[in-house]
Amino acid sequence: MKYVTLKDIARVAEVSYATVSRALSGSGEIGEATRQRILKISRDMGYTTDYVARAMVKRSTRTLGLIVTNLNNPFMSELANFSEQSAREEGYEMILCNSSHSLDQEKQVFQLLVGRRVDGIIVVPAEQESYAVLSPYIAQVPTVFISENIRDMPVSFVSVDNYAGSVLGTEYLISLGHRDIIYFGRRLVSVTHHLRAEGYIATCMKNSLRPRFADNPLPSTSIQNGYELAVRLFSKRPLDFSAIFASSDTNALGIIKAADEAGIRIPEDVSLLGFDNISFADLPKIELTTVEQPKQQMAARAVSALVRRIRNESDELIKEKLPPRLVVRRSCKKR
Amino acid sequence: MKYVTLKDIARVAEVSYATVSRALSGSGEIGEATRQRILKISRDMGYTTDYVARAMVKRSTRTLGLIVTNLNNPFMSELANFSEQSAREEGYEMILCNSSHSLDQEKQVFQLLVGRRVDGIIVVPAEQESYAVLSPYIAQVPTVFISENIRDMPVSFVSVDNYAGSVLGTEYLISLGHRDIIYFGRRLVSVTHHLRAEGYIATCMKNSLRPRFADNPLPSTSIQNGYELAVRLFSKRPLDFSAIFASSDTNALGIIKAADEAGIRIPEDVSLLGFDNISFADLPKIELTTVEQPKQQMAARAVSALVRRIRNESDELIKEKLPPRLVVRRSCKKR
DNA sequence: CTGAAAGCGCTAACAC
DNA sequence: GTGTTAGCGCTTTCAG
Repeated sequence: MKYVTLKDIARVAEVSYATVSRALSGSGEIGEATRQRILKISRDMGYTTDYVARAMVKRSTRTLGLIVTNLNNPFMSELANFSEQSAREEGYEMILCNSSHSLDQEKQVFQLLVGRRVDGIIVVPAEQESYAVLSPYIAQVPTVFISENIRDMPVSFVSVDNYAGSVLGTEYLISLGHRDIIYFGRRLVSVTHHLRAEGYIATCMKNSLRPRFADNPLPSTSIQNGYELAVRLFSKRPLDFSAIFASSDTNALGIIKAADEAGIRIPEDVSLLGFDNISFADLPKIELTTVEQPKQQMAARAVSALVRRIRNESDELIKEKLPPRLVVRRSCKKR
Repeated sequence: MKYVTLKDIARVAEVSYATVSRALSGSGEIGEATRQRILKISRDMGYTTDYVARAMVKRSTRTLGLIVTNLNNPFMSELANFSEQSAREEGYEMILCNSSHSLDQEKQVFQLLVGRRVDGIIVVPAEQESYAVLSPYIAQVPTVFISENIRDMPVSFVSVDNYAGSVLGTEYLISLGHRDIIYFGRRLVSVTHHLRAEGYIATCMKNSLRPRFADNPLPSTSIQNGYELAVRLFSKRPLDFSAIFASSDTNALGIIKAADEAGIRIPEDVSLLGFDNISFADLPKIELTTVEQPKQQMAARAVSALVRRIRNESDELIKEKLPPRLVVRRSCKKR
């Protein structure tokens, strides 16, 4: 299979191929008459611009890379969709990659993306160490992190304000009259989770409540591990808490399942609050009250920050913490 | 920002840059000693292969394109994830595009993909007319359709056997003792939906049941339109049917919501059967019985069919209809 | 306004 | 084994 090239058109139009290039790319001066003629011919011949060749001389692929930790996680796939959309609006394609929560794989796909000469990269860091692993490459290509999963590192990031989010959630639960609240599913390896936990702890302190945890020993979050953790939690009766603040909606779903099996009603017996506001949360019968991460906004900001850096060569770091929002549905009730 | 190139390495290593190319690409003969020396130098200098340049001479980008109709639809995003994964396993990247159910946009993104010189394209056709619109391009790049949403066209496709799927579903409902079954949410513009409806009708006929429909006038499927359609359906009491066969899980979710509001219990008052087996279906409280489309298998087959065509230049068309499977959960019960 | 030609970074024939 | 060189298809000076 052979594509039609500028030269082919030039031959037919009986002009130099530089002229054809000018006619098609719109840049450079060219007579309107020849321009129209060439345009018509190229259309007739089924010409398509070869962006690979163009990228080579322009030294820009108009492509961005996105690395997420796990595409099966609905939060990630929603974020990916929004990013893809924002990128397209800014005139960029997007290549999507998966680090599978592994530093090794993260490094590998990062290299792949720079090999493909993407103009910029957005990454949801796999771990706190991501910065160290990636920094030699970050020097070579504009990069922004999504998530503040990194404390005090010299990288651009945009994320929700996790601390504020859990303050918001905890205060809501307290305002409903709850005094025994369990913070559920904190992942010890995750800075994000620590940040959230800190907001919870601070709010408990302020209200003279004792912070309590049911931690998640695993590196990632799923319905299944939420379920398993909850089964254990529900096994000691009577329940000595009236509300659960789940560190992710995915985990909350696992809690719902375990509660169902244990005959515990939500919200009648225990209130349940999530974090993320993934699309599942809005489903009938689920209707989870949750702290929203503004995914669409996060994606848009990350893309536009990246594009700005690509264009301006401005080296200043961007640090944006977006405000969380409480989405009240039906999984919490007054005590 | 400037990347390290073969020439830079050649200068340092004091060899020709062809030698460097040989050392790095592994092809061609080269002395083991120089090879190791060059490898080390290139590592030290932070070299990354420029795949853009390589693509140009190799005339292959090792990239596939995937066009889906709507990424917010969970079925599509699951399919996209699986495809992406299969592609990577075969050594290809994937660029993901969205046609938004529009023929115009479908054509546009298709052009974009050929402009990017992807080695092959997988597309979930937006409509029956997709083939006509795309055919001039399909001639230029290996393409396979996912979905048999095209009747008797000379294109490769892989899809679930939709007809068999609705036969399977309908027979299941009948085996449970249901005689008044409504086929819900058929989209008149969709060949896939027609195929499914035909299986339903044939099975009804065979069992001397009267086929009944609640059609969806919209071009796409969502929880919301399932909900609206169901509200109307539930407004006439008493209900003159005992089971609903929803043409998609997404629609089924809308039905669940409407049923909840109308005080209709599933499965006690009416049985509900879905189609697709999206991940939502397995959620606690939802537990939808449904006819599964083997998404992972579909993705894998489509990718491998495509890769085979890319490699062999074999022009023969592939037509694969994968068997559906009934996934029994808790939304259907004996009458 | 248009043509000629260099060159982007790489691979692959062809020499030696 | 290693070097030389001709492109891949395009954009972009530089001439005219």
